[in-house]
Amino acid sequence: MEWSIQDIARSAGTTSRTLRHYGEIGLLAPSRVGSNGYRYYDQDALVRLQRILLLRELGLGLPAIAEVLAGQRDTAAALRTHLDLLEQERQRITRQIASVRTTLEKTEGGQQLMAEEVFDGFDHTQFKDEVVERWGKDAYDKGDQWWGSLSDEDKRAHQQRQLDIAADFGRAHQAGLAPDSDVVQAITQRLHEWIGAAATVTKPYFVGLGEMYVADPRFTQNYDRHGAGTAELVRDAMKIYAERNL
Amino acid sequence: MEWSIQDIARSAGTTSRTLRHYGEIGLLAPSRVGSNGYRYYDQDALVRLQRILLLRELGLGLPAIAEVLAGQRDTAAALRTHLDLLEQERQRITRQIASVRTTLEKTEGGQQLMAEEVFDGFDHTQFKDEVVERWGKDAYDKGDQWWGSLSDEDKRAHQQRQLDIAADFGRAHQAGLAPDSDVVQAITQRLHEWIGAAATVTKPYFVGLGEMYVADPRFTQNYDRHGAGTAELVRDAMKIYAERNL
DNA sequence: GTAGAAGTTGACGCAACGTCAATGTCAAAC
DNA sequence: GTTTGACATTGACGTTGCGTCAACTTCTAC
Repeated sequence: MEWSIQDIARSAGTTSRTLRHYGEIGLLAPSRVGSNGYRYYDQDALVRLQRILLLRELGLGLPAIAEVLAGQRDTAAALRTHLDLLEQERQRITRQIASVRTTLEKTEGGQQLMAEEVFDGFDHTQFKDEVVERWGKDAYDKGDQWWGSLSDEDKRAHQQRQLDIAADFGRAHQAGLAPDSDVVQAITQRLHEWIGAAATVTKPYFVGLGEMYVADPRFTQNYDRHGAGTAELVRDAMKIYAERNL
Repeated sequence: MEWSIQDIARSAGTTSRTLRHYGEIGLLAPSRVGSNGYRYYDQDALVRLQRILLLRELGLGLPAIAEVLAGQRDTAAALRTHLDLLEQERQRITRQIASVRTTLEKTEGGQQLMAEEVFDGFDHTQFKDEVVERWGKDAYDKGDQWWGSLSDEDKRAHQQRQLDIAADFGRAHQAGLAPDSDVVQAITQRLHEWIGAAATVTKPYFVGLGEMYVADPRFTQNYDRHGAGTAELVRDAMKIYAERNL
């Protein structure tokens, strides 16, 4: 018993294009090819095709399916691996859904959808979790309120000040200045004032923030774009500043 | 204030390649291009980039983002549409996970992973409960025995007949034929004969089976993969057929 | 002056086919 | 014997969002 390409395509619920594709990639060859170039598939090919489609519906990739069918890989093992992937994927989407919901609430609350930058040139809402965890919800809310109270102009200016400070740290680092040098400590004071606009700065807060500048790449790059190692200079300078002044 | 491509890439947490891509597709043009071909981006471009990346992290496609940023589309509306998509996607993956789990259990139970299809293109042991409940244990045992008595060849042939019948129903539905049309009734007769091979077909049995085709998604999809609404056509056709012939 | 970092423009690759385009075959109808 | 229409073939591009060379030019710092 032998069928034409359309026949098996229809009976297996797929398309002739798909069969040709499987032929091309060596996943399912026709059992016979006529002198006219027509492909014909027999019983065995049909069975194989059905197994392929079954696995594909489970979401396996064609290369993975090929391995399983070639017996190079245990079906159960492949499925378990795949299951992990699927669960990760679901996790990701679940998180995305949560994010979209949050964003929707924001925009519907009349907020402009803009990357609001505070603290260090980033949308501070992005750091909500970290901030709340380290310094409590009050600290976050206070900073958030303060930020919201600024005009767009003020926001921009504030953000620009941070950029300038970062650039100055970069130049100091480039010049090889020490964290306890007067120049660096002067820049650090400006940083202190800048942060003080948004939050009450305590000693552990300031020191912790400095450590975060090094530990969290989102902050690190903010300084290190002015030269690798700048963030570390800033952290050390902040620690010294805190010891001396806070 | 102006930055090079690497500068904004780093500060926004993306790559220069991405920025060039956005330039190519017209999503974000550099604010200035030097005579040497270098791209430079200003404050406004940075803000725009940040909004783009924000939306992208929520999973929106670049064209959708372009519409939103162009003001052609309301952000909230776009997000709501997107939310629906995400939820569908999560549904799909959840179903896939369930399927993979089922398949895993089967293969670990030592069963051969093959599409054993009977009754309606499915592994009939999967429907044991329903069959026993509706038509009694005898009916199930009889069908099961009959099925077991077939050679693999015969099983295949029987299964193939069902697939052909389903495909024909699909084409009839696509053609807009009525359930009481001669063509559809002829297909239904073939279905009757096909079922008759396994079980004694009575009027309520036939009608009930038709209803199950619509009520149980495992059956429904078997027909509806040939076009949404096919299962309903089959049910109606079976009812009419039963009234006239059983 | 020269090295090395950073910039540029192509162009391919990925996953799994969908979708033309241009053309050849086959069975049935005229 | 020919025409027609359905079905077949082999390319080859399009899809999504960049990653990743490759080959070359430009800037920056010593």
